[in-house]
Amino acid sequence: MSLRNALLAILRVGPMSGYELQKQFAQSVGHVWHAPDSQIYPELRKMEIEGLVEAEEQTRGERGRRRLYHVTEAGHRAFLEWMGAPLEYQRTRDPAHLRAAYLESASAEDARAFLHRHIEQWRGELAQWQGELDHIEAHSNPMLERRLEVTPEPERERVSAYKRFAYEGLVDRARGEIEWAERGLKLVDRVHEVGE
Amino acid sequence: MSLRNALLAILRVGPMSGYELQKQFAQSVGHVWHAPDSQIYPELRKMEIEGLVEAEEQTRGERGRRRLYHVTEAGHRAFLEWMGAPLEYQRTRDPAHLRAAYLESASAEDARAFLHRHIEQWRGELAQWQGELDHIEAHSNPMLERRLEVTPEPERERVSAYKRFAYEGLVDRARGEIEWAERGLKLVDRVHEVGE
DNA sequence: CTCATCATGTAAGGAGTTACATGATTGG
DNA sequence: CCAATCATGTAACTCCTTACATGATGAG
Repeated sequence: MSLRNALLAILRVGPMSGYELQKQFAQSVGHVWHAPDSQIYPELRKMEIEGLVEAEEQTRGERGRRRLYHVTEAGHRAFLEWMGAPLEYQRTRDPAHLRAAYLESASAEDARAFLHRHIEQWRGELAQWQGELDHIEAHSNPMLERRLEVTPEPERERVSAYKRFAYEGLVDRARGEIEWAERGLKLVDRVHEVGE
Repeated sequence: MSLRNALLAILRVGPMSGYELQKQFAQSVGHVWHAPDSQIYPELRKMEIEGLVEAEEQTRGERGRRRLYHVTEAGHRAFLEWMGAPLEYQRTRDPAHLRAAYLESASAEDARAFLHRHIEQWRGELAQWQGELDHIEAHSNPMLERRLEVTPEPERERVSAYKRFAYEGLVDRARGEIEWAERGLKLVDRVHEVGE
């Protein structure tokens, strides 16, 4: 159900086509929630049928077309309802920690390679999220600026404060994963000194 | 593909029935990787067809039956191959941080409720993982003890060290989420002082 | 005229969830 | 005899992934 709410969250700022939404999910919002085009287009159609969004069919040039979606009253209600409802947490399913728990089955080199890749992976995520934070500070995030434009002054600080808060949480998470994997590398050195 | 490897990891210690595996996934291993019975039984059948495990059909009493699975040579190879192969990381899809990024759309009460539930959720996870760590220290984790029994002495320390490492990572994660949400509660107080 | 970008999808399949369905054994 | 536990599944559905498929427009 979260894809739908992610779509609503973005469309609430202003009308957008499936293609533009897809770009958002490949960049800014994509750092919090990823979705490919093959999921976005059908979901928009479903949401249209359920009355959460409406499309304005536009023509581009001679034969080109695009569907500009905007949120309906029911869509706004559905989003706010979701915001107020308890979030459903999924059961843990973490391949990296699963593997870590059985790392004694791997060779020292494989264990190190796994941990190095884990660090690389999370350094990448960290860079993305840190980058988003920088964009917020520098007022260079187009989506957020568009959002701030349509927000009355007293609430503007709130909007960017929550964005910052969300990305700070993700940055913390990435740092934690990196520190953990670095401790893991030391552990590999220690337990593989003797034996094997 | 990770369910299959989680199953192999457990079965490598010793033969087990689908029912017993299901119990493991509801307790100890379930703290790292969850799987319901409706997923475990079919997966075991598939793995049997692919030659990764073999079942010994047993009878219980008059008409009762159970299938005791053990890992084949091919299964051992497949597991070690997975341990040596790069882990596939999924794209981020985090409902809590998604919601946090749009928390200005919620009322102060809804925002607080969300963060309180987030703290509760991760306190629960923290307790579970901390509990597993305690069991490792106290040598009261039956799966691990069974594992240590079949492990030659020089490698025993390695086995529990990696288990500890895995759960410590999860404990760190839980603490991070709790701290983040606590900062969030302060933020709600601050940005909702004026306005609304 | 050609390439990047705009634009919208379908199809097949894997992974996971929830609900349903059935029956045997063992201990009190 | 009754309840807890042992034991094994199927069915329908959602969500997501990967690959395929097509075509228009605008800038150089």
